[in-house]
Amino acid sequence: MPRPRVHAPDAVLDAAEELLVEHGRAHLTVRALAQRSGVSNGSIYHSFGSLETVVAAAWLRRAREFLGRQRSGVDAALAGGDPRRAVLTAAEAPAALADDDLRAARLLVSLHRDDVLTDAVAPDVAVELRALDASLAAALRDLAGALWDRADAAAVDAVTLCVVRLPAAMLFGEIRAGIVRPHTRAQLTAAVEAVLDCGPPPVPQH
Amino acid sequence: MPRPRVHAPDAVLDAAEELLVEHGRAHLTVRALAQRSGVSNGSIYHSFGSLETVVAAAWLRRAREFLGRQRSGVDAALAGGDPRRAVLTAAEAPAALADDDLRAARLLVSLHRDDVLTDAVAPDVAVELRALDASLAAALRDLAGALWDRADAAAVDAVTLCVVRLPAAMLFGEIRAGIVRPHTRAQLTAAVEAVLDCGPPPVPQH
DNA sequence: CACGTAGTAGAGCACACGCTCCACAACCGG
DNA sequence: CCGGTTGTGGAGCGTGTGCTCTACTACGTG
Repeated sequence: MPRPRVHAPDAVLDAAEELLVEHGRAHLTVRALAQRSGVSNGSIYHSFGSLETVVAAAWLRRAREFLGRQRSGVDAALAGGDPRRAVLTAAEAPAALADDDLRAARLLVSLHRDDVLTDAVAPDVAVELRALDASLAAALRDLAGALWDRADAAAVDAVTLCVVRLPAAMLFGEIRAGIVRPHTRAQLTAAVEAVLDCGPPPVPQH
Repeated sequence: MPRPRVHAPDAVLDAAEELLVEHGRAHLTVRALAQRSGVSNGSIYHSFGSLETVVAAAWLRRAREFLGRQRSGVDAALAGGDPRRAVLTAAEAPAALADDDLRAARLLVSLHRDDVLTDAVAPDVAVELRALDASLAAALRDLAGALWDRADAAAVDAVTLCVVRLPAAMLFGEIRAGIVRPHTRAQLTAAVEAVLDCGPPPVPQH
């Protein structure tokens, strides 16, 4: 009945990804996106509704891929009864992703989660973003529980440090540059182990 | 001879600082700056020449303060012949700054160095920024030399990790929130020690 | 009391942006 | 072959931006 699509929506996401990696979110404009993707302004808005939604969808596509991989490695280690190994696996996941799919890793490195979910993203994409948030939060709670039998905010924060903030600090620059040195992975492992050896933060008073 | 200033340039920098901390660089506009500082658009441009210059000058003011403090602590430790202590001191410097001058710490946390030196900053401020860069680079080389008798790029990078990237990952969020927990400092110390224990990266082939 | 100098004020220019709007194209059931 | 539905294209609107421009003000000097 209707006119068939002549552009795949993924073409827009691919172009957005390239522009984000090359020039950053601040320089991603509708006009640049239309030119790079070959899809007209009108079509972009017809299928996405706003530029923020394009960005969110591009990020979501890669973040899902990443969290899926990470989760499977973590679950395997947890099933093996080795929570420390699970944390180390999770921490190295960005480097593993960079080995297998550098484009995906580059995108995730060039865009922070907090800049993605704005008021202008379409409701359906926003819902999926929040679902991904929740799934990550659950994974972090699982790790904290397995390590220390605690899942309070402070314990989850310590796990987040190991699994999110330390890898970001140590790997993101090299992923951006396109190569992760083995020595950097060793440093990351050492740092994560050291933080785990510190133990969880003191239990908040109650 | 001329008309005397009725506004101190520092008033503009103060207002810029507040707006940067509260809303981030993306929301700092000339109009908001004029309103908050009470200085007119024309006067701002008369004394700074561009908005980027205001941002750069505000950042420079605080960065100098920070690097001065950091440097003195590091030099003391180096003079005492304890390079590891020097690195730990440098790594904890942002936390120390937050204790003494939370405003300064907040500004440095809200603005990355790489976003500061753009084409639009006035030449004199740009020169001072580059001088600060050079002084930081020299300090990092000194630390690498004292630790490992090496100052090649890879060794300097390892020191940078300890002194810049790890503290950023671990402290910046809490500085933004206004309080650095003791446990976080302990985690930072442990992580830095672990990275130092990894030793320098293998010498690049030559 | 002019005059030169340097600071102040704010109206408004030029531009880039996200987004809207609408004429049109491609398809299918009748 | 028509009408309904959905996708496409791009001109252009409204807005917010950094910055310019110019009239004006306050001072020291001759």
